[in-house]
Amino acid sequence: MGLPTDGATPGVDGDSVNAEQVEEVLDRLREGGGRATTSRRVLLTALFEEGPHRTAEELAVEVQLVAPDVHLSTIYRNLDELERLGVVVHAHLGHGPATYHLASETHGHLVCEFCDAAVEAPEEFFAELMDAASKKYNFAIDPRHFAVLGRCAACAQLPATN
Amino acid sequence: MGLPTDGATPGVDGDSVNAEQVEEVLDRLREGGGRATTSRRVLLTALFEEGPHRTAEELAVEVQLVAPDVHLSTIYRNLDELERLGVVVHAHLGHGPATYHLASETHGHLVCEFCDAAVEAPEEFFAELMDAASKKYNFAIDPRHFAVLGRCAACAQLPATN
DNA sequence: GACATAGATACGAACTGGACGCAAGAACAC
DNA sequence: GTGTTCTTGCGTCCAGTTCGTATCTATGTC
Repeated sequence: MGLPTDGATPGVDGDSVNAEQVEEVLDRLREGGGRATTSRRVLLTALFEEGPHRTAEELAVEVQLVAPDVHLSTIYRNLDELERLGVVVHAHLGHGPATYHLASETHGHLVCEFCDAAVEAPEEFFAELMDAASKKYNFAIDPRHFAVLGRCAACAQLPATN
Repeated sequence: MGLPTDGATPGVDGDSVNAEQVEEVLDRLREGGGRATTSRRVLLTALFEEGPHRTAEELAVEVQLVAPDVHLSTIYRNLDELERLGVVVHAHLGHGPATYHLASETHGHLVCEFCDAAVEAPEEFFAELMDAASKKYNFAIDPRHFAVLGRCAACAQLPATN
């Protein structure tokens, strides 16, 4: 989904902006001695598209719509590489696989333990906690890497589980 | 560690208190149609001892010092059962396996992404965030289940990784 | 364009943490 | 002691991720 499957008109509207960003990252890779491969280009294109955070497996599916031979382990290795480059970050939204998104989208997550619904919260939302942790424990909180778990409004209505 | 290996004098000082608590939980199990088995008694004894949060594997090692035949999958099943009973809870302190501790110890965790050092923070520490999440997102945060990640004082000195 | 070469890839196997099915064993009520 | 039912040990399986390796390919140089 989200990838052009039919009627693809390359270079039209928003796509060209993404393409530019993709090439920019590929240039950065080259500067570091890396190479601009098809799998990396397609993966980056998928990442620069709008959409929810996706797992490595979901990204693999999107990539394979365009380049069917790209292996899941290649996705993992490329995500690693892009993370080392500071282009993407991964986040753990509760149990289950990690999700990946662009590093430019800095926010934390509130995830319901019962229905897995995820709410994005801006970093400012965590400012007070970050401040308190810094003062009290000399600890610098990064609210982006792991989600804060709890109960969403809908699941709060449900009876307690214990 | 922590389990009496030599010079064990059952019923002395703190141990007897733990033993009482262990039997109390076993009674609760029986009331629910469950059974008081050796593996459960030994596991509970380990859990009621002081010490850091332990993974299922670490608990298995402790249990096997006393009852060598207890299988890891039995540990998992018993921890599940005890969690259903509300006696223990598990928490995820970053990457890696879950850790288990008594449900009576209610606190959150600040865990360093770099050295895995864990700081326990009382639930009150998260009160403001919980309040804000409730008001802004109608979301009830449970700060105990997943740790809040970041950098401890020592690792804050280190150069950035990106 | 051909070539060399280091970096990247596909594939599969391995690994970790955990869940599950099942036959044998054990706790408990009678 | 007996029967019933719960629990266990063991093996197997699973998901998510990482690793080893032979092969391929992007890129700089000629």
